[in-house]
Amino acid sequence: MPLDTYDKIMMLAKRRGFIYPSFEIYGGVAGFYDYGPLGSRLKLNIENLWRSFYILKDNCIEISTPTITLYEVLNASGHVDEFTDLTVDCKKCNQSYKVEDIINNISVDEAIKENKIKCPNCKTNLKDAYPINLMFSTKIGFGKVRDAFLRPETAQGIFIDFHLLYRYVREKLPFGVIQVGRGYRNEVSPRQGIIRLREFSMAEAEVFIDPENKTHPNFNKIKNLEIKLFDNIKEMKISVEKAVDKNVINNQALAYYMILTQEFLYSAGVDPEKFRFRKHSDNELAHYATECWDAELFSERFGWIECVGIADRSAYDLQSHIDSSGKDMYALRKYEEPKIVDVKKIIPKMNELGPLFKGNAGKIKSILENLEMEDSKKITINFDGKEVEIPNNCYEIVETKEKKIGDKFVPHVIEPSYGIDRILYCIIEHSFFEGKEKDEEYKILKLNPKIAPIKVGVLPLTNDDRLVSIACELDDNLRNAGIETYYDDGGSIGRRYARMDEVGTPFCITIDHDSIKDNSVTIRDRDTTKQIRKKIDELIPFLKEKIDN
RNA sequence: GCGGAUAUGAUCUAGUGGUUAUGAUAGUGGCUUCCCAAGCCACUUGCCCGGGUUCAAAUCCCGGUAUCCGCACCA
Repeated sequence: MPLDTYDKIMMLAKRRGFIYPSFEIYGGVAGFYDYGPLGSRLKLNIENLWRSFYILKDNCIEISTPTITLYEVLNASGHVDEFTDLTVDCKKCNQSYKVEDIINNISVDEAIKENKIKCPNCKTNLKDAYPINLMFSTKIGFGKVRDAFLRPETAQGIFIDFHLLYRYVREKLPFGVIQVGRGYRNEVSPRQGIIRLREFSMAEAEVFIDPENKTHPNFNKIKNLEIKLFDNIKEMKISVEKAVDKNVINNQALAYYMILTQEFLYSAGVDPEKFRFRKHSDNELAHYATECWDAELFSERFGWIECVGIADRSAYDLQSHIDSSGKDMYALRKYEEPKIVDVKKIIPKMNELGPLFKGNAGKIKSILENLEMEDSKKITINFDGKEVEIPNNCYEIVETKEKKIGDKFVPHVIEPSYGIDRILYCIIEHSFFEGKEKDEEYKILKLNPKIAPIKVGVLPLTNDDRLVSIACELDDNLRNAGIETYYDDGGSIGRRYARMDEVGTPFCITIDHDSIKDNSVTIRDRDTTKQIRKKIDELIPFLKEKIDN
């Protein structure tokens, strides 16, 4: 079978130090890959380019939170329940099954209870189904431990710091918070190499906005840019403004981050012909999302791959953490003028509550105080999973006037979430070109200079000591100026160019015999192989400009 | 997770129940003094793991692991 693009890229990636299978000497484990010297550099450059879009262009703030995440956080977010598959073990032959795999269309509870399910292997009745979670679990501490997971997304770390961050930005919406880091999912069946990993890198932004004002301050700057949309039938290119006006995209904020994503991906070297946004249909929306667009990149082997998800998560996450932690995570929409409003308040009488509820009286007091006053005369609260009626001698209802300066509300969240590994793979694939040069297969990685791991190859034409010493000094100077170089004096000049082309180095500087006389060198452009001559003194500003373009 | 295929240096690959396991590419050192994978010399790295059959297994059988394809699941 002939090698396809994926095979060729993974071979090149391994040979040249981009990507290696992890733990290979012990047989390897599916879903884990190492980034080699060039791969980690490339990844870092992509992440930093991403940061420049979010921190510089969009004024987001960045935080960094633990990858080990407390059980309570992921329970509140729904991951403990959502990331679960029901499993059952055969008591006789010890085989484990995912329940979904062995029953069809009957209720799980019923089927298990009624002993309807037999082990496909040894035909014993199966019972006691239990859920297994797709998160990696761990424990914190020894002895008295707390349950935890490796985080399946970086987002929760941002949500649970909301109140602090809201204060940091001096209580103004909208604001965006980013986090770049690793996430972990114990995939059932990871394949597709680096496209589906069990430990992967993501870059996420959580942008908090007022649900009654889903605009974006920079929208005017980008409204005329054209965005590439796919509605599951055909592709279209329309201006961002039109997309929002026609309600193809629900709101400005969502549209703004979509175009920011498009610009980032183009800037990182994605082929515009192999890029589109696809809208999630209603039945594939996550339970918390009201609208979601995936940026998809095309890959020869895998087809369209979801590399970025941009979701309107509404108030789901913050509300969940408010409910479950009790922390105040509201934002305030201030009135022009403070208002005086009538409020009804419940004042608990502790001298009655105390004797009646003993140790629980304190908790009941705070529940009562936070209760929304209704008109009904009976007050029942939900305490410890039970409905508890509070006798009316235990509290007093007072009507007072209060000054209100605004409305409290739970901000909505627009979440652009980027799979860095997937993007990295697609960029390599989109940059990969090959041809034949005198019967020799020739491979070029046309990486954008901004993200190329090595910017400049420094090559003395011959091993003449005079050329070598000029080259070494130049190499040193370029590095001190912050330009990553690769010095190479081995083999023929053609071979050295080829080596640099294969790892995506955009420029090669050759020091030849004329350099000794007039301090000039040639700069070869990777994509055209054209050479120009420059004085060594002019080199650094010239290259810097080319690299930053 | 189910079914099928595959597994030989860093990469690709030949090979057979029986000496020291091919060849190429890449890499390293040297010669060559050279502008697009030139040549010459020398050198480095390998039969996925475990068990079985056998006098003898990289080769045959079983199990595991990984990779690829299909199904299922998922982002």
